[in-house]
Amino acid sequence: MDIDKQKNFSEWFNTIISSAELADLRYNVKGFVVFRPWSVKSMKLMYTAYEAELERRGHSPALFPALIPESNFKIEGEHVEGFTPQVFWVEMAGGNKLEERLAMRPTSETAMYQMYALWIQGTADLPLKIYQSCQVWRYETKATKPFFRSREFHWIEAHDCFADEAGARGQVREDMEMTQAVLFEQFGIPFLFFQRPEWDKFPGAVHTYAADTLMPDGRVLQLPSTHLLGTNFAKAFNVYYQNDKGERAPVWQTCYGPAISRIYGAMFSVHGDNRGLVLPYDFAPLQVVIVPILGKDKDGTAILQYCQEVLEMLTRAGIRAKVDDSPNTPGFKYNHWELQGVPLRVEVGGREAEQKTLTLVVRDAPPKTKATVPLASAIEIVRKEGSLLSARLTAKADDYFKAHLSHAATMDELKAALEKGCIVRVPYCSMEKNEGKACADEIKAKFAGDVRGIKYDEKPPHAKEKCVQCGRDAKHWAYVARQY
RNA sequence: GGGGCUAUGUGCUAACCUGGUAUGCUACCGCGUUCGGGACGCGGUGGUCUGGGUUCAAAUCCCGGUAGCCCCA
Repeated sequence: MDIDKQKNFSEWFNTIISSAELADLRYNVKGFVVFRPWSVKSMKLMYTAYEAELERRGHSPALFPALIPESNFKIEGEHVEGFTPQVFWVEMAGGNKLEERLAMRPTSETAMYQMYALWIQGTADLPLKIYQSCQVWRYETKATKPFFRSREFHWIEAHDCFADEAGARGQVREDMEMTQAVLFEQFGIPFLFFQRPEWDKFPGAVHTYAADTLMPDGRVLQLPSTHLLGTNFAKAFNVYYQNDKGERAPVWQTCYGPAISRIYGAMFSVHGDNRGLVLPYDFAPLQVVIVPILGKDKDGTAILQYCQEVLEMLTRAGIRAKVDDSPNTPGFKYNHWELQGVPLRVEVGGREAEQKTLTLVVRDAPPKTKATVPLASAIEIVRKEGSLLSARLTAKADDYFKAHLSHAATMDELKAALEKGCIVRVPYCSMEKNEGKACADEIKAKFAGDVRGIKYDEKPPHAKEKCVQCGRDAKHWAYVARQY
């Protein structure tokens, strides 16, 4: 495709979505997109990886209804206020107006917690750790963007209950660990977790911790967030248990929401290059494509037979492979499968068929870098090259991310760093709404920068540091970036 | 939240200003030749986003709707 991802990310992004057939944007409801097979295959693999990690850590799957009665939805005050502007409502069924309208879930707290109240009686029922993989709907008023911000998106939401605060805080840490284990170690997406400012929390939460990654245009994108809900929802939804002293106590809750469709968008944006997609080996719909090269003077049948032999060998080993025996020329196929981000290509012509070898090309190698490998060790080499490719992608993404972390002590420095597309650490007055929000508004108005919060585990600055904006004593190191 | 731009076959596009048979490439279908980095010849299918208005006549002019993109906050 040959568009410079760094210089013109928006054009790159739109072009790759249509030319690699990731989504079709022509569906005629604003903010709703059709996800096409190539993206869905990867997203299913990503779901499976995430679900496995959740289950390893004690979560069980469930499926709750998509519709929530308005009366349920309105039980927790802050939550209602935060989400109501974003709700799609069902008001009719058939020709009848419903007595009570139904919210299409923007998130499932208010669907799940009334059931939790019935399920939880005592300490024996805790902790309760449940997730569901589903889609949710939010009437976004900001500009929508496929994968990054749609009005319908696909996610996992985990909703956990504990006997006490320590249990809930432990879960928040575990959610961060899971994010590291899946998002970074498997998908190769670097991020930082920030505790969001008080004015930017999940509606109804005590604290919100969210992972921000960085896109090639220098804007951050929020990936999974985990919320310490405290006992706010438990009290509202009557989720109480009898503790070991015989008292009736509200449970402590957390929720965690990795949006797979958005994470997929981040994954291909981080790893892609000017020729197209570059996918980590484990999440590529197709891991190896075999391209037969049928020369005029060669025996085409023998070459195709050899291709089938290679295919069966790889498939039996559990490798996702296919032979591209379409009538296109080899050069066309190379370009096509590079655009699609297939990690490894095997070229098979007369030479390979005779000598029982394969010509192997790795997606992220410089163009025309090819290696000859013996058929006998094909499986071993494919697996090794696949995992090396994924490791290189992760390392490269991590280097890029770290190179775009910056520090500023003055507003001028902050401006310069934001213009370079950095996430910028600054001394900052306060994360409380009535003390610190005015500075955030000022930074937003001046440089379009957003105060993302404080790093979860970072020590606060020395007393002599002054807020970058107002000059009062700085209580925090805050991180500022332009956001999606 | 504010502003701008756009909509013609699968995609890209010409015709729009100055109303009159809708252009080319690509893709797709058929036949043949090709195949070690985006092949070629011949034939073929298929189109003016949507609703109204003006007009003898609308892709073209006017008004509304829908959808997409970009910029600013």
